[in-house]
Amino acid sequence: MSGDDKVISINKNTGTAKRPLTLKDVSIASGVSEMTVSRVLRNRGDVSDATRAKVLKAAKSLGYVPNKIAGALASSRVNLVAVIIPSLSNMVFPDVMTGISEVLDDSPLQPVVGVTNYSPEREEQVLFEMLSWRPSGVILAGLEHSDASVAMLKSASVPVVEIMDTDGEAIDAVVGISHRRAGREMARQIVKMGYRQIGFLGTKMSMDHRARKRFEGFTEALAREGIEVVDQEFYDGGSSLAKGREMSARILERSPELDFLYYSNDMIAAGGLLHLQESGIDVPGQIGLAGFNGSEFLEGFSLQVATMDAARRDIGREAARIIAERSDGSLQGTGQKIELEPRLQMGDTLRRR
Amino acid sequence: MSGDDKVISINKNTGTAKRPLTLKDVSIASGVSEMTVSRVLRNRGDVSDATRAKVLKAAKSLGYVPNKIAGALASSRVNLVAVIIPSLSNMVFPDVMTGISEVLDDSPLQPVVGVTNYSPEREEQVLFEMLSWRPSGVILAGLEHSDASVAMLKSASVPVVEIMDTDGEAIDAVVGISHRRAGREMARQIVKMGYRQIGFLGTKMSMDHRARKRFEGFTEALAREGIEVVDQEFYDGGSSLAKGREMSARILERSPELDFLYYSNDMIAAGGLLHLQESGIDVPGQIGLAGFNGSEFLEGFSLQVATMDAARRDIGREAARIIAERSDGSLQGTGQKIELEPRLQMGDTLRRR
DNA sequence: TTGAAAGCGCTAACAT
DNA sequence: ATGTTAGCGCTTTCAA
Repeated sequence: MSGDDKVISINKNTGTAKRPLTLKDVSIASGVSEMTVSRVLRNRGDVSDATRAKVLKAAKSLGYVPNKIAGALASSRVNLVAVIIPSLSNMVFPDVMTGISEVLDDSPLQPVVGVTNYSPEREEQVLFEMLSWRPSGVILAGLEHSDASVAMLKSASVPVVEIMDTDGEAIDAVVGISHRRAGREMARQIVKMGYRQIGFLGTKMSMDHRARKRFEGFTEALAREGIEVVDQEFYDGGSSLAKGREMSARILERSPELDFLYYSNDMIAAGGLLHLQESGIDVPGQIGLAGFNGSEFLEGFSLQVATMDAARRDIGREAARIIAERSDGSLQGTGQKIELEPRLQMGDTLRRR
Repeated sequence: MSGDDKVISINKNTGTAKRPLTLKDVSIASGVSEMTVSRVLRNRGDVSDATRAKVLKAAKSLGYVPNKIAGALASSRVNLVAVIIPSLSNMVFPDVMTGISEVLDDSPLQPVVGVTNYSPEREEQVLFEMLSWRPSGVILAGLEHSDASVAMLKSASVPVVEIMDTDGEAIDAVVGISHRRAGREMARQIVKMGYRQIGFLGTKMSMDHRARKRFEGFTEALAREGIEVVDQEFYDGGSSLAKGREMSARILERSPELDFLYYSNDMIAAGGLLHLQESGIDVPGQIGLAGFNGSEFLEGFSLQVATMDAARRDIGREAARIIAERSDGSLQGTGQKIELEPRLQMGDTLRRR
């Protein structure tokens, strides 16, 4: 930010800086013991209605906010669920978060979000930081973690749910889809519809394990039909329509024989669609398209791009459900594996006319 | 989720459920006092290299994870910053979060996100919950809060930064843009480019104060030119391209004389663009368009939709900077008001050819 | 139904 | 450079 585009001014300070209130303050104000105040505020044990009313009134009028830090230390109960995801700008993860919130809102648990930017080192740091708050559970994306992360999770003795991906070995519970299978199914459908000259466009996959697995499943299924991917195009950084356009232009210039483009996500697929349409290419007659994620925004384009729904909300919901059910400390359901069905959406771009 | 699309199976339980380790365990394992272990782990005070090495080795080999709850209680220092936003699916807030993270990553502070779903009651709950963890600061969206929320914030004696919006009275610090001004400037530009029959498309604004303020500024500036908004179209729920299309179709059917459509965000504006283009309408000759937010994805369309950049990342950065600077407990900078400049991006849809 | 005492795991403050 | 002591503000446990 340059200095010339902001205006700074000063308000009067309306805050009153005093010592935070404690149970004791409420105790004195209401003329009841701290213990009874504590009981009222947590709805625990037997308290007479009269006392309860007195205490609540005092607490409210003072503006008392309980100190969860002290409470958590004393009770060794923390109503926090650590949620560790690679990114917030990916559209995918906000959807997962929505599913998680839907379920946790009906429980005393609260999600706390940590973002790793797809870096295993950062994941390790974030995890360490979150575990040091002794959460009631951990939900984290993916099955690939550093050895240290795995060690921390195993010895934390809290429920751990790895989400998004089921292709691999889990630490405890897993909820996700098989990305290999998603890739395979898409490949089969593409071949079935008669496309043969297939190009792939996606992220550089060294870090993106799920994209890699989809690609592996994809090529594997093609290989079984005796087909190979003709050309590939990779990109760095975030997805955007603009990148989808550029990549599509480049790959088609290099390999004009292509009759199908498989994109590793819907955003770049939509960009590809726009490029093809403006280039006067017949979609899906001349060239077919497919993306991945089942993103809602695909509905707005003139053609509905084929995609595969990654069941993001459901993944969030199931993961949260597992944590909520186990937050009583029971070991019931330990090591559950929930594999959801990736749903193919044919749309308009995967049917030869 | 229906039962038939998931597969459940059970892993072996690899976790070992034992008592969490304490400082004392590390103290015993390394043969140093708890206090010295604590110093090593926090890089505080003078510790000999030999001792430091011993302690670190013991801590690492045991897999010790410090208990921040106890630490926070003892030191009354909590390295958490409460960030309270209306939604994660809005695209706007992930950008703000990115700005916040950029700054906090260089500090000991960590953001904790709470989501209100645009509900003041929910905001109150989330705020209460977060304040009960005694965070080092609070960043929250908007200037409109319930009386109880305001009271809590005022008596919390932590830095509070209200973000996004500067049109109103702040509790402590503010970082944002003037949405009234953003609306005014857009109106002036539209008139300047010769458009006269102007329609507005946006959310039902009872809850969305910022959209409302933009609209107020917009109509006010138009009124000064003797112009009134010809027609309006509102929608509920999340934004989408599809909604932008539908709304545009409806408003144009009702008011075919319109020559400009002002949308309350870029997503529905882009949907509008797609609709107009497919209807064979000349944009921006016959009808001009503008959105709001300066969203990146606008770059992918065949015409760049006019918009106004809401400086989302900068807002996040500045807010985090204020908290970070004040987290030493000083009152320096109390009540700062930072008004950023909304930047008009003319694009292609706000120029008569 | 209410209260008193002990202590959760750490760190501040003060020794040594 | 290292150790000792006394809490932080609650909840657990036990007593009344």
